[in-house]
Amino acid sequence: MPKMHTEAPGRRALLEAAIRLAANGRCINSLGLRELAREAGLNPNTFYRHFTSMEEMGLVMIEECAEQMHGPLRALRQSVAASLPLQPGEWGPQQAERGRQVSEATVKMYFDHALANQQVLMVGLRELHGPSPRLRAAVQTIMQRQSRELAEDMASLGLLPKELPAAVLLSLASMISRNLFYQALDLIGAPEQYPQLHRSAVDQIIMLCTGAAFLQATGGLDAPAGPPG
Amino acid sequence: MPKMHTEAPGRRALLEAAIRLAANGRCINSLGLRELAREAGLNPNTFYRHFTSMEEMGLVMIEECAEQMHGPLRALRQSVAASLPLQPGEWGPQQAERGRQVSEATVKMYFDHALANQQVLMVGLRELHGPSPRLRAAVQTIMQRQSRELAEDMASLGLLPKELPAAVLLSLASMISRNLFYQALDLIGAPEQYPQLHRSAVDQIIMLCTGAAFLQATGGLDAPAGPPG
DNA sequence: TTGATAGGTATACAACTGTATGCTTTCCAA
DNA sequence: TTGGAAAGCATACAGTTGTATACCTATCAA
Repeated sequence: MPKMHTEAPGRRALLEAAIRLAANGRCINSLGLRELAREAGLNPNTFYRHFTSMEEMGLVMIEECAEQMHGPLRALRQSVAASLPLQPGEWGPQQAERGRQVSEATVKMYFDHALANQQVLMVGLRELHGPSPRLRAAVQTIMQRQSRELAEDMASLGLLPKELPAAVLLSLASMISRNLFYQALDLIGAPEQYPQLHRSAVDQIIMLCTGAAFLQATGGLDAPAGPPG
Repeated sequence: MPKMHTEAPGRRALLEAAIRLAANGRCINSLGLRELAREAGLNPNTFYRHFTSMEEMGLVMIEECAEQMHGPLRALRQSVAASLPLQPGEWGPQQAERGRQVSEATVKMYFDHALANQQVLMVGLRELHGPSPRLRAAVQTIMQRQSRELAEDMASLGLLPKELPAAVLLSLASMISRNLFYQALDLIGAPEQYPQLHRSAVDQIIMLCTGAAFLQATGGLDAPAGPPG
């Protein structure tokens, strides 16, 4: 039974050591118990006092990482929305222009946040495609939540015609969210390409939204699509 | 010096054992020498007769996997093109309808090929985000080549207005290629969702292309974007 | 025919791994 | 005040790992 009054320092040390190691290209399951303890400056057996397996520790770690990314990102998005208030009226060219501004601000925010939290992103990536089904599922759940919230924000920000079906909106948000993630990883790998990557990501969003709006208006979307993942 | 007359059976056995292990969620560097030899039914030291390190073997493996994916995919795309011949004239609604058909056939082809070559895909994914910079670079190079060829095919198939700048075309192809890859991986993880994933991928392509064409026509693309990665 | 070389094996060893047991210290509740 | 749990450490052990050395056997060129 954990005491829950104060957190054990060893536990923190282990989690931080794990992030440090995992960010350098290792996936969590491949970490050695002793290696981890060494990095944390602890006795190997101390690990067992707090976790029963690497996978369990991975779940805790992913949960913490998600918490660390989630709050700030959504708050920043709200502030972007506040600085570019919604104009009433039909969806049209001026809304599209505002959409571009929102996209640029959002992508910049996302990229900057990614650069400031590289380790967390890398851990997520590794486990998203890693060997452990449980950890994969955990990361997938987090990314789905982020897609859903992006969809909500896109709707409340009026970035798309209101007639667009909810399913198509979620599908769009999923694609955008996923691509933002991977392009942020490209950015971490080559920070000097920030301008190109930023423009590329914005263009991608613009094209997707424009295409969706156009097809919606012309009836080119024959049926709502499900989210990709 | 390799003799080059016939390939050593041990070498093949090792490469195939490596694929078998790597496809089950392991990345190549995490493979143990002895583990690999055991899987291949060989003496551990035999490994050294053919490779000097795991990374070197990984490079060979990736090269072979690329060869295995590359040829068939492009050939299939050509056959799709042949079955839906290009109509002369301006880009317009009927070209867009043909675009949808080409997209549907291409995505189906890609997905089917992915399902038939799951192990190869998984290995590529693993190493694309794996710990070894050399292996990552190798996979990235392969994916860039595929993006380039997709761009060429999209151009020669007349799927987009001819006025679209080459850089935007390549950027589009990169996004499509990357997303096809990841959605194919979703498919491998959940084959029963084939229909939804197929439709989602097609819609994505359609939206991107429609958006690009619309923005091109209305001058909404302020400058050509570079490829994402 | 001979001898070098490629492909594969057996044995050995030091280093490391995960885990088990038992010890100490700290802290809080009874 | 005292007892027990939480947190940490030291030691120990069997199993595994990568690598070194040496040995065997085909194959093919000279």
